[in-house]
Amino acid sequence: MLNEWLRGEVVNIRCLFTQSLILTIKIKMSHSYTEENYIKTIYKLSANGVQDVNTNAIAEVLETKAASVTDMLRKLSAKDIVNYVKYKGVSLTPQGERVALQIIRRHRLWETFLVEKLKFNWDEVHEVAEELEHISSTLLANRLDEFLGYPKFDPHGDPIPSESGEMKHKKQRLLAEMAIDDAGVVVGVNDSQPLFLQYLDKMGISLGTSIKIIDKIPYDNSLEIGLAQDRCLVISQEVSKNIFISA
Amino acid sequence: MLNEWLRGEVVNIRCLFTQSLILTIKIKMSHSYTEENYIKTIYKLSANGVQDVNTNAIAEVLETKAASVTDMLRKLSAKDIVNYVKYKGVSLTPQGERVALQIIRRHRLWETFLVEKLKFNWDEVHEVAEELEHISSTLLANRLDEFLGYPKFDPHGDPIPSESGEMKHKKQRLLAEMAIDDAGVVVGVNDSQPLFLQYLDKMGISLGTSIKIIDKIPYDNSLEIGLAQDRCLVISQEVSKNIFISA
DNA sequence: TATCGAATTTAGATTCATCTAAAAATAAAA
DNA sequence: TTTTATTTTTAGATGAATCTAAATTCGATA
Repeated sequence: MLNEWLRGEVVNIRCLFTQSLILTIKIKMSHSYTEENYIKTIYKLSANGVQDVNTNAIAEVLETKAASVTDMLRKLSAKDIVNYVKYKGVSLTPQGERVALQIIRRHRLWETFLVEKLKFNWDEVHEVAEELEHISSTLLANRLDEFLGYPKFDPHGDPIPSESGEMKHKKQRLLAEMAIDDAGVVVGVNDSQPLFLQYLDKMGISLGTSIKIIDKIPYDNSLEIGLAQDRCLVISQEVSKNIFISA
Repeated sequence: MLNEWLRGEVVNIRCLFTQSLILTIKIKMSHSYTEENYIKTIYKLSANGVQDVNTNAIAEVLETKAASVTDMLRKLSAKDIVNYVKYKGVSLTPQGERVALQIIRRHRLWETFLVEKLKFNWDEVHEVAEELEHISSTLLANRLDEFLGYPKFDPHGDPIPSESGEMKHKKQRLLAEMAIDDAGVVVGVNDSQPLFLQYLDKMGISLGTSIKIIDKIPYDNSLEIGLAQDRCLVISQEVSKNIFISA
């Protein structure tokens, strides 16, 4: 009920008689587990330069039906979390973006915790972090951040937003876009699926690994790369498109 | 759907033709956030020697209505989590008890983590742990347990069940039941409400504090107790009934 | 510009957890 | 033992999030 009336984050209530007593309440809007997943998905889909995210894309990511997405978009629109125009697409409002960044912050802090402190492998953390990210206590997130030593990047190389939503931009390029004899260090991955990360582990590639392009095979765009100790291997374009190297 | 058919935890599927191939599947039943809260509540209400927990008691703890409780009891009964007889009351099945102990395990491990690692006060942890306890990953609970050094008791002195559901029984008595000149050490509290714990903090009482009964005031059953360095104070019976002392 | 096909939205139904109000069962008191 | 009070359950409704199937809109092509 209150949620319906008070959509902003800060509300001023002025005394009717004196006009001098102003009560400023900061309202912490909370969103359901489901709403948070939609917000996060819209954020991620608009991150790649996309302006208006379309319904089907959201449905695919969330493994749900387009009709369900439409319903939720109307709801989030009423809450001023998204700009939604029927048939046109959806984008986050500044408010929605703030919410998204907080969710992402919590997700990445938990992933860091799981890997650094609980010795999870980097391919095991996503699923659990998907649950942990919804615990909304700000104190918890901030204390965790402090406990971890204010990390700037998570185990996959993704930047961790600060409490106010800022994040470090890492200068990086895709391994697939480098030229022969270029070299650099792995600073992130573009895909965090367990199968991909397990493959990298097997190949001895992780954050911080030095890589040099030895050759490009034009036939299928696969790459011959050099690692430490003259170790050489060939990786497919599929793989090279999902590894970020320091610029 | 699968949930409806397969209620146990282990299922054997025998090949129809050869009869020799037996597929044993261990099914991890999962319960909704809401179901888990009911299970936990029933466990806690039956812990105090009560055999059959009644509907109203559950409704009161969960701040819901008796009618809602009845609905959920029928549901949990169908899942073999509780023994439920209309109008008579409810108790956990062995299966339900296992589930309850896992939830309590996770709750207490998280409380320990919050206090020991994230520097929460013991009155701040309950609410957050109520959310964290529902994250069901067994790997997470076990790694957390390991990370904390396999603690046997949480910050309120309550025992932490092991993965198999066993817990240390602490020999203890209520401060209210001790005689004049008896002495001992605080090993737990019977009430974890923030207001109570903040009061104890203020009085300088925490786990491990040595207490000696100096006098009992018969008028209102309040106690005069002695702490370290000849510090003396008077506490009400209400308070003394909520502090456990080593036996 | 008329039409086709894909994307999107509406309409109506379902499931879960909840509620209120009324009925039924149990327990306590007269 | 009857009556009364309390507890518990049923019946019917609601809101959130979802679904299917049908209708609508958009954009691209002929």
